[in-house]
Amino acid sequence: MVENRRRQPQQERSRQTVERIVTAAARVLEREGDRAATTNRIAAEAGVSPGSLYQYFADRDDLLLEVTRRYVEGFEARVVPALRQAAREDVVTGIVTVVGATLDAMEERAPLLRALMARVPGDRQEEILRALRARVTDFVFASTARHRPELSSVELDRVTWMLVELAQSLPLRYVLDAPPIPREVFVEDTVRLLATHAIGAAGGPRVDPGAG
Amino acid sequence: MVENRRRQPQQERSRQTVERIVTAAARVLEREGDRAATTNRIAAEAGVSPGSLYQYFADRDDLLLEVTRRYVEGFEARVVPALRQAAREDVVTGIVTVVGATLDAMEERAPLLRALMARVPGDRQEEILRALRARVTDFVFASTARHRPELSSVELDRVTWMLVELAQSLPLRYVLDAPPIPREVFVEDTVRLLATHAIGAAGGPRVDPGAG
DNA sequence: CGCTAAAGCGAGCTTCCGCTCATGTTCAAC
DNA sequence: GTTGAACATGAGCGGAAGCTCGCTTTAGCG
Repeated sequence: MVENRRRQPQQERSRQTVERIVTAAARVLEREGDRAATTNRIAAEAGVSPGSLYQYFADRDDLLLEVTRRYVEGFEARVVPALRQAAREDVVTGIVTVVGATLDAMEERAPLLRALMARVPGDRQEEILRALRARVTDFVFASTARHRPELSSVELDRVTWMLVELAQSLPLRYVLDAPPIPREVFVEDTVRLLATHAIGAAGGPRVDPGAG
Repeated sequence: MVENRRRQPQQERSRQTVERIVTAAARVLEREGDRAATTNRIAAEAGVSPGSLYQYFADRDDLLLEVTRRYVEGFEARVVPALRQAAREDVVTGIVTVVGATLDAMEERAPLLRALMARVPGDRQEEILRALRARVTDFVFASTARHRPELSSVELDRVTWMLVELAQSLPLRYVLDAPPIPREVFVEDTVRLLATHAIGAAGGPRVDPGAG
């Protein structure tokens, strides 16, 4: 049981206070970074006293974890529908849908994404991101299994890992590094790479019999 | 003016002290993370007094920057020769060479790599990594230009960015996440993706005339 | 209104970290 | 040996960050 959180807000007033604190934390984090996001600084940004902050969050990490949770929530709200839609489309169109939604989700709150990526990740934070990835992986695995029934489950795992990796890493770096590449061109290239891997450009299984 | 406040070691004894401090910093960093790597902790690990640390490093950040510099140095010592060799090989073989060297370099000191990636990146640290990437990009650009003379310089930039991205991101995630994929299979898949992109699977230029 | 509990406050306590400096020790050159 | 520079020490300073707690204010309710 991890219900470390101090008090559950019961009145409308306190619910708004919690909102103010969480959004202030995100704002300070993305504007000034992890080091500057002290509890006193966040409280001041929220127009609230440090004491109020600790009425609702066990400690600083608990608050920043909540910020992460909300970011992930927003991300999924965009990407999961795209994954569902992609399941009804052909492979390439589906990949276009998912990559587009991923880019949208990342660009929507790029500064916060950057701040969260830069932050020292604790165990709890990594757990949240792993859970997100697991949920996305389930969708991709199911789609891949449908389109490539000839693959064994081990092979499906491998293909899926690479697809998820590509679909997350490339948009992430594109958003964070902002290379001078038009979005459409980037999407096109990314989709081609994903499609190549999804369809299995090299033909059937190509695992060497000799395992070292 | 930010003067180089650190003193240059002149005797053998002090050169060893600097070595002990830098390696101790790396050790503490990879074992216990950024927060735990306090200057006193590092000094203790090095078997040295805090004062000695500040004889040779301006401040904590300066020391951790030196750790980063050395990591990058070791990385380049493996990857740059591979890039040179790749320039003399055909496309696919060259990619195999580079991806293999990159994986070797990352796996060699994976714990330190993880720690450095997790650390809050300051401006100076990002500068070091940008410089590394720029140097790698030069090699890849030259090779790509040779193999695909039909591309304009803008197109070369785009292809090169994606190649460097793939060649860095995928091995990085492979090493850090340690998915249950045999190394050979991962290399094979990664090489195929890179080769596909390098050769230009989709054919000629495909840039829309309308620029938005 | 009067009462209770929730909500809010903020000065300041505790802890710990980066860093210093007065002092002692080793080394190299004479 | 003596001397001065380089090297090393470590107790402790200054300050900041996380967090507390006694107190006040507000909302809900009969």
